[in-house]
Amino acid sequence: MLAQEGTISKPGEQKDTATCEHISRMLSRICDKWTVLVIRALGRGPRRFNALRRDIGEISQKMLTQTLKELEENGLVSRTVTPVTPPQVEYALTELGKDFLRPVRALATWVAVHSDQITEARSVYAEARINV
Amino acid sequence: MLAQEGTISKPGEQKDTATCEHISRMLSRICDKWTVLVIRALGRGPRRFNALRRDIGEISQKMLTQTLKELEENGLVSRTVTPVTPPQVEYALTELGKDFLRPVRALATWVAVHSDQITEARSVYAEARINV
DNA sequence: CTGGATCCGCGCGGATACTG
DNA sequence: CAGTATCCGCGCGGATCCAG
Repeated sequence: MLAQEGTISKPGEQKDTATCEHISRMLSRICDKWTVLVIRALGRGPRRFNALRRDIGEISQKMLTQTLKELEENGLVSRTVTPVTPPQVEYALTELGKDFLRPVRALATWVAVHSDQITEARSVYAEARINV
Repeated sequence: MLAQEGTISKPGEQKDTATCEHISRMLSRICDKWTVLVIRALGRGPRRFNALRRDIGEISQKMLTQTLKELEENGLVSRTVTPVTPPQVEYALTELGKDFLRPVRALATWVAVHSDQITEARSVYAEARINV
């Protein structure tokens, strides 16, 4: 897929294109709504399943399970099971996950800082649509 | 929605919860696959529609149109129409968009740097699943 | 060239019920 | 408590056709 056999001008650029596609795939794998929210929630410390569920609030049990499994698969989250009754499962960020927390937080804080500008832009856009 | 009327312990925390939800909504609005890819593509300079389409490569016309419209609505992208035949429409990052480029790039570069670790974690995870 | 409109399949994501 | 399994609606997203 994504042949794009043309435009092989320089080896440097060609490599860039390849890595670009790789990055794109990784980005689309990681950058979805739930992933970011879960990473952020786990950034405040290790949590058990339902505690995590409450922290995020709007997430369903299914999506949380699924997202956690993906994150564990990608090596960003560790899953520790304590075999007692009732069973305890604690999720925590791995070293890789903690490292990933930085760009995620950067994104979150950016949104926090500029949310007003965005909402204003939205109202401006909505108002402009009337004058058409 | 998202009532959650309990747990109003301290006004500070209560405000944090409110802003947290606000941020979450913003994040889920901005952080999807296409948005990030388009922002990144526009980060390399203003582009016209099909040029942008080629740059991203894997995006369909529908999704590009849709994503661009959302980004314009959020004030991150400007749309300049030059009324000629054939019509030219140039998309560019606004100042807000350029600013947003920073955390997005941070995310992208992080993925680029750690993609190997992620792929390795995936293979480790896959291998561990066999030993069950 | 820059889209809008439409059809449609598939997967996201919620709800519910059940297991250990 | 921590999930798995199932059903199901709705929206994402591709494909195609058409307009300005």
